[in-house]
Amino acid sequence: MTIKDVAAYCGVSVSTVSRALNGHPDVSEDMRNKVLDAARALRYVPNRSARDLAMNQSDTIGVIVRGGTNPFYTPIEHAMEHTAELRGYGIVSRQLSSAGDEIAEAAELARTKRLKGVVLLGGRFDYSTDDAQSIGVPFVCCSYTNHFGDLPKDTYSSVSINDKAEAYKAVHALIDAGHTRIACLLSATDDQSISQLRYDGYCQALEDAGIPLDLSLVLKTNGFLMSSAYESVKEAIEEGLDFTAIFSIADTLAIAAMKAIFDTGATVPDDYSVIAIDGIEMSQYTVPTLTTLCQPQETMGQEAVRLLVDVLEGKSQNEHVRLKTTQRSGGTVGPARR
Amino acid sequence: MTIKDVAAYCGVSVSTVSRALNGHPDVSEDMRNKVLDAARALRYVPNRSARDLAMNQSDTIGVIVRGGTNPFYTPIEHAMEHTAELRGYGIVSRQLSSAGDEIAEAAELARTKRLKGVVLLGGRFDYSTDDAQSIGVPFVCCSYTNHFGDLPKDTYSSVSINDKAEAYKAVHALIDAGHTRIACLLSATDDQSISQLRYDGYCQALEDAGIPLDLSLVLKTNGFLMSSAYESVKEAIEEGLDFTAIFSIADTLAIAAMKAIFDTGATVPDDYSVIAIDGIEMSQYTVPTLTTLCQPQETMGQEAVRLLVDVLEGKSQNEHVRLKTTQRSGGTVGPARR
DNA sequence: GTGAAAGCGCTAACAA
DNA sequence: TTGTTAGCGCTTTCAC
Repeated sequence: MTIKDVAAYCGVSVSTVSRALNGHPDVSEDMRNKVLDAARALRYVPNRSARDLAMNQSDTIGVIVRGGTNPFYTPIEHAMEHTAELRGYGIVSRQLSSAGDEIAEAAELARTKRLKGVVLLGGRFDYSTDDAQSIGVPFVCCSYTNHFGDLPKDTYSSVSINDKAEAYKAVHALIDAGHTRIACLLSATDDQSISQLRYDGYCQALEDAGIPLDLSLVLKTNGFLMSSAYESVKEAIEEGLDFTAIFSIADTLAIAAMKAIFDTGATVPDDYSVIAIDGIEMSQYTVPTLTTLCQPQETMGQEAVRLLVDVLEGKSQNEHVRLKTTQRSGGTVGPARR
Repeated sequence: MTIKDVAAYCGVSVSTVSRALNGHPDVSEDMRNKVLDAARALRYVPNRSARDLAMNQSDTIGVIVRGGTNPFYTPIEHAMEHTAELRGYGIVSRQLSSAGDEIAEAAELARTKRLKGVVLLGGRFDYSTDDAQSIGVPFVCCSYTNHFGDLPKDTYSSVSINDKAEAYKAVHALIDAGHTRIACLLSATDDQSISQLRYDGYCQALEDAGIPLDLSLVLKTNGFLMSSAYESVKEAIEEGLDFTAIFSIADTLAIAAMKAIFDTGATVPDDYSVIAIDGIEMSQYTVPTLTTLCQPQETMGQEAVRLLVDVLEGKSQNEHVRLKTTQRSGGTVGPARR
């Protein structure tokens, strides 16, 4: 069942069928309907490979997810898939561990699959101009933007929250509740990822409040592993680390932290307050409900592909969209007791 | 940068290059190395579209996920992606709501993307021979198998647990702890999905223990929504429904149920015991840790694509793999107090 | 408004 | 062992 069959069936040439099917203006209405009907009747489905080959393109955009196990990304990915579909694009995604090299992966994928564009989900912040060039197609950074690299703003798009500012807000909520011994749960302070940025916000909030930074309160986890966050927090408590609140850079880590707290016999928020950033569905169901700054996940996914597709279709230039979080008032933040 | 360029660069014909690149035996060692070096030097990347068109295939397998928001599927999808990559196949996935028609979607996807095979993740159980035919390519059912349809066993593969038996086991654990008023939290009792199967196991366990089935204890949720499970359980408790334990057909619903229990002022497991099936990472971090029967998620994903690829490559016939769960002894099951 | 024909990059007979 | 050549199914000039 090829375009030839449809042509033969209608008694016309393949070029006419092609034109009719692709909505070209130079076909008579009669002919167009005839062809459309025939295609439907014959259950004709165009061959993408042939089409792509002839047009030397692919209408496929790639999504590189760094740290793919994080449930935070799932709704974003769904939104991307959906939006791409609406816009007539296909998606091929690739999951990387949080140690992977998303640039290399993107470049490789873009080349082998002849992608028109790429969205990088949850990457680092230190891309160089060379990195951007190596990808070879337009790209958008989703859930982060270039902070430490030398990338000119007009060479890529991005959609993200203001990580540092939001972290600042979260930590400030703790300070407002009277906490001064505030631990920070993160993956690293210098990995050029959101972890570093949110850590910066944490430091800034402390500084502005006149609270000296105590590095012993910076709890590092191995990657973004919940198990590691659990161990880290449990150990801190058992060793008698003096703190009354935790700012976690991610909901997942916060959930693990809460578990660790309860397992040591302490409670939330009486003994320890907890606040985080992300707003995944699961964290609504912790006991008490996690207080967190919710990122608009669906919007993020939608915007990311909208931005990309608009650039691809020449409808607009590269843009940088900053989204706001909304605070979920859970029950994990209470007054400082000690 | 096409195969022609490589050929010209080496001073040979394109067919020689093609053969060398694709590992055909009828090329001299010297020539092969020469071509390989050239390809690397020129950073040549084959054009998939052209290749697929010429070979009339695609080396792509599709994954249709029904109820894609369920975190239970995430590790399975990752495992599939990884295994497919190792075997030299690409993956294109599509998420469906739990109300979607996975057969229609699979058929459509298989045709438009010229897929070699499809894996259906989390579907129904009532496929007819016509359904199977409409997909048009080999397929494997992952996380379920055909129970109610008329599909001959040798027309498809599957990898799943024995849903009814595992549900039986879970409910039995509750009965062993002395519970007789056991609620069942599910999405539907007759939707031809795992929900129905696990419900059957629930009924069987009660029957074998001489406990009469009480339909008021069957708590239905809207789809697989956690919010719905939460409401359902909360309402049940507030209305004074008499039960001491819950068997949930999924971890996600169980987590929501626990939240509902705590929100009414009751506790787990003192007032209500909870047991589920799935074993997602998150349910390790509830307080107390959810007692559940863990499905081997990675293995499931691996096996699903292994089965499919083996069939595609003629290495084996369709197979039906039954996996076992391992019980995670959490802290949500206690003795019946009332 | 429609058709003929070239060609996208690659594979696979068939020759040599 | 290597080269020649004919497509794969589609889009797109260029004539008509």
